[in-house]
Amino acid sequence: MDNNLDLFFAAIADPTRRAVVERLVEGPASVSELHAPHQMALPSFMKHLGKLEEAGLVRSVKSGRVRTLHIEAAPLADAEAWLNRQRGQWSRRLDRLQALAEANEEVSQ
Amino acid sequence: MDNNLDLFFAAIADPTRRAVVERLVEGPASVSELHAPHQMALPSFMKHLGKLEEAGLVRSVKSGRVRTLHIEAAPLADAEAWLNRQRGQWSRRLDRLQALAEANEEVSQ
DNA sequence: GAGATTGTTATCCATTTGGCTAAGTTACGC
DNA sequence: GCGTAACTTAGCCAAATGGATAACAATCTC
Repeated sequence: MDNNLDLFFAAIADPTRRAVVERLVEGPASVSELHAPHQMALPSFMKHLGKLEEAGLVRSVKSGRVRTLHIEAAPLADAEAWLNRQRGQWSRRLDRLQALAEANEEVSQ
Repeated sequence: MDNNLDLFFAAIADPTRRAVVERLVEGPASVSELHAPHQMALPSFMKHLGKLEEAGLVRSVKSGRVRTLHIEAAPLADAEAWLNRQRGQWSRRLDRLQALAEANEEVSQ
């Protein structure tokens, strides 16, 4: 029911950020670990991390000079729920249509 | 496995466009029907419809002067699958951690 | 066939996004 | 305490986004 789906979906619309998520579901990681596989300059990359955190998809704590990020499962579930609701609605509609079609067949027999 | 998740997630990151999707899962509708509940000017609104179609979430056919849009279920399912994979991975990790913790308890008893 | 409906095309504009470099700051490690 | 590692801040830039208006095109309806 809560609505930061805007930020969430915007966050995972970017391939770099989806890659970060795919890494983080394996477990927490530091900024440089996350950055390593990506070409771009660190400050650019940090902006992506910022978006993820802003969307509530990721949390982070800094200890000493290293910041460790971990994923937050709840928003993933919320977004999945929204998608699932839409698909559910759509398929309920298909069912109704099919029922209607069958009823019509009976009549015309 | 196909990867237009970029466009798909970007498409549903916007509240106007999510509202359109929520309407379209109830059944097809014309441009003006879809536009009616929204404040914005029609050309602005049409850009949103364009994004949805570009993302493959929506198809449309024009007959006479009215264009009718309907939703395409497959991309919804693909996106849901991606989210579900991430959550799955994350919870598998939690399970491993818990197993580890329990193993440790046994040792220390 | 005149007028209203329903889209469409063409511009314009401010803001956001996603990249960069350069120059800090903070904490280890020797 | 010096140097390096690990971010962080500031500022620049081009392109994309999300809105607007104005004018056009096509098709119903009377």
